[in-house]
Amino acid sequence: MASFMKQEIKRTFLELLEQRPFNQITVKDIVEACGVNRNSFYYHYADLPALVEELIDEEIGRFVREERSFSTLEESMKEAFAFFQEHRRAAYHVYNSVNRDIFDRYLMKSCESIGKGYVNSILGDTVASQEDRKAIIHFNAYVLYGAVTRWLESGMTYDVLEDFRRVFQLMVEPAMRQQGLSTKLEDS
Amino acid sequence: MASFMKQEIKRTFLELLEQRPFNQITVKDIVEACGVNRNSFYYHYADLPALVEELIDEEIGRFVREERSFSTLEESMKEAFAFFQEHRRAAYHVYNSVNRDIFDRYLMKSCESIGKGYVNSILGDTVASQEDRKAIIHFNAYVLYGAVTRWLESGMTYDVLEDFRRVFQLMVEPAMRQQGLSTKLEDS
DNA sequence: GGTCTCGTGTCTGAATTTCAGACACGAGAC
DNA sequence: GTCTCGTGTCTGAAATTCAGACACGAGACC
Repeated sequence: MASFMKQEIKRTFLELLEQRPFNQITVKDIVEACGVNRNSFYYHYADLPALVEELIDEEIGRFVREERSFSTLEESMKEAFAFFQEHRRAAYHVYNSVNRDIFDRYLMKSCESIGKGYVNSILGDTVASQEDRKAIIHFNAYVLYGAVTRWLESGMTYDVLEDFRRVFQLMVEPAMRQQGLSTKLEDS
Repeated sequence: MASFMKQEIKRTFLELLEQRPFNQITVKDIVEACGVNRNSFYYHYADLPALVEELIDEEIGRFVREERSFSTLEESMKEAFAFFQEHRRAAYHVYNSVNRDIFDRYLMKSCESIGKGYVNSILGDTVASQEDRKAIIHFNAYVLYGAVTRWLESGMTYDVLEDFRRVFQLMVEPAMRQQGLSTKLEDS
């Protein structure tokens, strides 16, 4: 199926999101801009948050589904931020007006997904304990989470990849080395 | 209404047209690339030519509907060729494989539409006879038609506007002056 | 010639989607 | 307080999309 109307509704929503913040966009706005019956919106979505949730899920899903080798963290991050870079202003409006709890949860989920893939690929069989693996994954995820949050709060004014690499080299790499682990960042 | 599926079918068709010539594209190809039931295609279109016809009509319609002053012929032409420029390879494949009769008829229609608007705007009230107006419009339309056809046959390798301007200055302008008419081409 | 494959155009009937129109509810403006 | 406006829900009709089948013609191949 993959209803074309759903596609169009989402596209329209993102378009409106380029123009004004999330909390100034109503379901009515969307369906009118889209030329669609209001009931049709509710046929596909329970409410507006449900639409947002689907959009975020799709982006995360798109990233997670990609069974990459995560050869470099930088590459994965580039991939992960495709959505933000594609919808720069939209992301800004979302971040500054959407329910922060929901957003944070998804951001953290995303960071864990990135961290997990990356860490697993560099750890290989070096660490036996699952607890240690989890700890290292979470450590990486939170560092990433912090970098992204700082970037979003700044209004996405600087190159987040550049910034993250700096943090990584200053903090993460030494910590990993301390554990006898070599990162693959220098490969990139 | 403006069925989103129709939109998607047309988009898919143009996409395929970028890849291979018209006569190598079947209805089956389109619906499969589009992920749509074959019957749904026939619900919207009688057959493949009907889809092409609609596409061409839309482009011409889009141009004709624009109630411009046609201040310069060049500007109108730029507008008129937006479709060709947008779908360069597609246009090439269409021109080189579609039923030439149909294509020519539409091309001529398009040229007349351009010529009519332009000529009317430069003629003003200077020529009383409707016959004369028609003759001048047709003259312009055919010159335009010729230029475009030559351009298409060359594989759209050169700048058609540049070429047309040359023809215009060499042939059309003198002819118009002979009739005591001044063109507005020099304004541009 | 014959047969086989494949895309076409058409049909039927079911399932799904989109629609118009109405309703009660709550929030915010005034 | 009323009034407006968007919401979320419901109903039933209309439109769209679907699966599945059919006969037909063109082209490949033997």
